[in-house]
Amino acid sequence: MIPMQHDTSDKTMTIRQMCDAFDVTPRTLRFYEAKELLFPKRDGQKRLFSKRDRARLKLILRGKRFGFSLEEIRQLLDLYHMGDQQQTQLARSYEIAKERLAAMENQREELSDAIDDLKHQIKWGEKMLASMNIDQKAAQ
Amino acid sequence: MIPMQHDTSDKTMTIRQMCDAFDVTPRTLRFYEAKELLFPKRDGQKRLFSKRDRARLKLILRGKRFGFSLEEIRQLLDLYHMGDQQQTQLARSYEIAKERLAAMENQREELSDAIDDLKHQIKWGEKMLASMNIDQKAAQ
DNA sequence: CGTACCCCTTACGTCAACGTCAGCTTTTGT
DNA sequence: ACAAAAGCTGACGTTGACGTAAGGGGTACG
Repeated sequence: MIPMQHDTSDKTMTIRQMCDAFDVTPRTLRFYEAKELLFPKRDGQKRLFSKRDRARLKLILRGKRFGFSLEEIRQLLDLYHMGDQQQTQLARSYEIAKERLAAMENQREELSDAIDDLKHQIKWGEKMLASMNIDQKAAQ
Repeated sequence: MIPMQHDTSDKTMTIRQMCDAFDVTPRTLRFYEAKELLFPKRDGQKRLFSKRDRARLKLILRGKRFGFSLEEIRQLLDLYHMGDQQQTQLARSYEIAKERLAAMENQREELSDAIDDLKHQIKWGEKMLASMNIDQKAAQ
């Protein structure tokens, strides 16, 4: 096992290498650049993704797992970047995160309710099927 | 309290009554009709929603809570409607429901993971904020 | 020299589930 | 009788996150 340090290395990566490394399409990376989430350097026209871009992409994908929209992620990334200057902003992103957490827990709650509900329905369906089988047998 | 039996009564309802009763917009009901989820009768041009339509709408809204798409809901409604004839189909809808349940539980699982992850990040943010406040105080 | 890839930009298409608007008829209220 | 309210039918707009296709340049290989 060669230690994989693709996103630790300082070398830049081509778009294809990025796609392979992070399992995204070129379109996605260009899209993220258009939305100012990534800022790859250029070699002529070709995009070159730096270590920093890889770090940002990691955060983007994590953010998506959190359920943040790309716009929200962009704001959060800006805060990461500013880092030192305005911590007022970081406090705001902290608030955003907490709100998101609350929303997610809420969502999970609703989901759980729906799951219970569906389970109940499934039981009903089972009874239905059972009784229908009985009827069928009786009809034969 | 007068017993509310709006969706038990056999009387037909206008679109507005439906909207008030189920908290949806007229557009939504027309949309559902266009998608063949509802089949209101007509008095001239006006839609008249029967008890059956109300029952279906109830199921539609429930289906949405389950996370079914309208197309999936339409198929399930068809099965409810057939009811007696083909119980093979009901068995299939039963399978669909179980798959959906599995998907939902999966989704909840991911959501839970993301929640834990985010909680972790928030803690990190708290530490960050704390340390930055210290720095700030130290700088003053 | 061809051709096979990889890359680029621009720009239109997709999907779900409606929202919104225009323009018209019907019903209801004063 | 006249105006507001409620309904109707198109038909286009919206949102998010890309997919997809058209058209063109650059390079590496045989």
